[in-house]
Amino acid sequence: MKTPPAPLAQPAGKAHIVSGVIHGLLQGRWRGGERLTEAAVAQLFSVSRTPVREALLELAAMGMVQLRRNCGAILQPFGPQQLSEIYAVRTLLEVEATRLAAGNLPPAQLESLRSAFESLQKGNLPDEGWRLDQLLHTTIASHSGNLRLAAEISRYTILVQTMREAAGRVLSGIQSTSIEEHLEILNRISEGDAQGAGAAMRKHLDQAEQSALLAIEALHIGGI
Amino acid sequence: MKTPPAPLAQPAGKAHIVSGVIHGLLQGRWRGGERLTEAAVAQLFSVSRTPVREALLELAAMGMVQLRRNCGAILQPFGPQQLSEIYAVRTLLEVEATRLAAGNLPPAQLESLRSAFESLQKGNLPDEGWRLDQLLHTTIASHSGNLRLAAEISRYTILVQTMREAAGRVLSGIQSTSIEEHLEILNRISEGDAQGAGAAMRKHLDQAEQSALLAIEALHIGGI
DNA sequence: GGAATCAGGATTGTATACAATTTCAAGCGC
DNA sequence: GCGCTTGAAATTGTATACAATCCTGATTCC
Repeated sequence: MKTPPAPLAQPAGKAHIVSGVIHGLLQGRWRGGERLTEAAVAQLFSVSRTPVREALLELAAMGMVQLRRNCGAILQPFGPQQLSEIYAVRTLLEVEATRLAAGNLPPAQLESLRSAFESLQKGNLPDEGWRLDQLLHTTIASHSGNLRLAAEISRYTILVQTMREAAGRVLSGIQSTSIEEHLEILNRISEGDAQGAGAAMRKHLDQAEQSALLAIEALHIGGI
Repeated sequence: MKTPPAPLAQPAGKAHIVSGVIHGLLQGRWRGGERLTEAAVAQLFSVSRTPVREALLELAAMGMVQLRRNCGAILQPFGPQQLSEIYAVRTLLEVEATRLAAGNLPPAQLESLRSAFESLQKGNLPDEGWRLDQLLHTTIASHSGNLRLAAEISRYTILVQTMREAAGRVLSGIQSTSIEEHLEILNRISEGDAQGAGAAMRKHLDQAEQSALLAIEALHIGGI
């Protein structure tokens, strides 16, 4: 019997819990400082404590909860301040990766990305926006020459992606200005202009932060 | 059928498994690409699979192993290249934190740190070196105004500290030049010279990387 | 002969039971 | 009244059993 690969198919236990807890945090279901007991989370998601423990470890690695020995998980606050901190670190990592990757991307891959974004700009396949955005960031990171830096960036990509999913439709559409920002990054990279590419990436992430800020504020207002 | 390896006599606990695996990696007991089965690690440390799984998750968060669904843990290579990447990311984070913290440290705390390092310089309590080093980095990070940045730096501090413990005495003594580097950082911070403080931190971490590089090379030679 | 198929073993994922530890409030002595 | 002790409830840490999934190697069909 042949089973399909199914790498990112369904939220397999742990991942489902992780995104569920983040969902609750974003919607204001829980507040920072609250203590999550394993049993309560297990009951909430109808699973045993074992996958809950692993999900809490992952959430701790994401910085969403703080784990204390024999005391359980304390939810960290999440609001504009935390979003700002997330983007500050993400920007630090990605700008550096962009500088390192400038002039390092295979021309074919560069051209493929550029034409994809230009196609998006013409209104084709608008739902592909986030996937393309993620592809661009991943491609740049993986050509920085520093695998660990790429891994750290991946952690933040996953974090932002999880927040995006948890926030639902509020963050759904990619902005047209964002497409231009992406093209700007690609152009600077193809020119081998490290500083320019880094600056373009910083500008892009600053814009993304503003969008995310509006989104979580809308969520909080809607949740009350 | 090979005989099972003798259990390592260590107190039970997740942390010991983590440092034990890193120890094995540093000493060349395992090689990158090798697959660690939970059962084997459990037997090696004389514990059940439950704490082993959590240790592997922590090692994955550290970037020392790669976890694949239903496939187990694949050890990542560890050598000069990986050390260089670790220090590149650590430097990126800490230099930024130092810039942000410059002029932000309470004078009392600054003076306390400075006098501690000056005391160290005179030969007092040489064993306190690493603890003081860690304290300086933690203090700077916690005054950067970005708690998430501080948390990321803490992850790297723990990683380096774990490597240090795993490497044993090779890395035991703090260098006298390192004390001067620390004082330089403190001076620039007290002057509120963000760029200078960041540059001093970068210089310090570059030196630390060189020391660590020599240490793991010595370990590998000794292990063969 | 080569590739797809398919058991059987090996390994991870989850559930549950129990041990160790912490928390918290009531009881006690001062 | 205040602080310390203490014991029970609550919670986390660990061990074990079982289910689900994956890997391996021999088999079969073309």
